[in-house]
Amino acid sequence: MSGRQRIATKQVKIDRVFHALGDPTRRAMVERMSQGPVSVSTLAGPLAITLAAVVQHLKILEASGLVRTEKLGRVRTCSIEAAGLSVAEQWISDRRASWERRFGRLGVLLAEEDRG
Amino acid sequence: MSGRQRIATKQVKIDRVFHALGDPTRRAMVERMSQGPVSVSTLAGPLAITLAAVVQHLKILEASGLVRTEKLGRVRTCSIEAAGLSVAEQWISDRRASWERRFGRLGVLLAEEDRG
DNA sequence: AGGATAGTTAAGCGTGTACTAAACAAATTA
DNA sequence: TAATTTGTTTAGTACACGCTTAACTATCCT
Repeated sequence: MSGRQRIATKQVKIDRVFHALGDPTRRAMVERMSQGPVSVSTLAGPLAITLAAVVQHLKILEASGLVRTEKLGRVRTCSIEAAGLSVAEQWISDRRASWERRFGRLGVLLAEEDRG
Repeated sequence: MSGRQRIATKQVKIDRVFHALGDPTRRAMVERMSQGPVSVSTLAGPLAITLAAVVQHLKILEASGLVRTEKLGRVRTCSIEAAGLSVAEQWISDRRASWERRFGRLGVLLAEEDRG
């Protein structure tokens, strides 16, 4: 017995999103795309890996919902899907909220002390 | 020849942060911790994996800077390091800013059209 | 002291991941 | 039509990852 664990099985998407962002090459691709739509080979340009590898990363990014692509003629244009980043951003900000709510109560106590 | 690729080699931390958050078990641990400090075994409680596995995840979370731990007597207490989440949050919001700056220009044009 | 509790470390196992090379398909250009 | 450009698919490889078991250490309790 071995392999990945499943946990709750509700949020399939958030799992893919964070996993996709966990790779430096994919983050570099997202960074490039956030400056505007690009073709696959333009994306591959600075990346020091084969086009095939880029295409594979692209599939993962698309499956996660972080990226949208469209093919016209022989060139595929890749762009950011804003909603994808939001999923990750939301998760983080939820944790922070939860954290700060607790910390906030302590903060009040410290402030009281401060004022004497 | 194979294996991971290195890219820019500046941001060592952000790589660890996103990688750490890419695992559902580790996110579950972070969620638990964001509600307050916990011991290792409390953390392990609902997780359906061995304590040993939890300790391994914990090391990754600590190395990423997302989590801080302290041992007192025989119990190790684990809590969130707010700055860790900020690193991820910042990266995302930077991408979004870059994205929205572009999209904003288009947005203006659309708004103009809208007003006739 | 003896036993229980809390955590740690190391070795090993199966799967997933990131990559490559190579062969392919389909538009575009000469 | 032939060559080029742009992308896609498949098979294979090496290493990373998540997990377990087992043996161990250290603290706390009786």
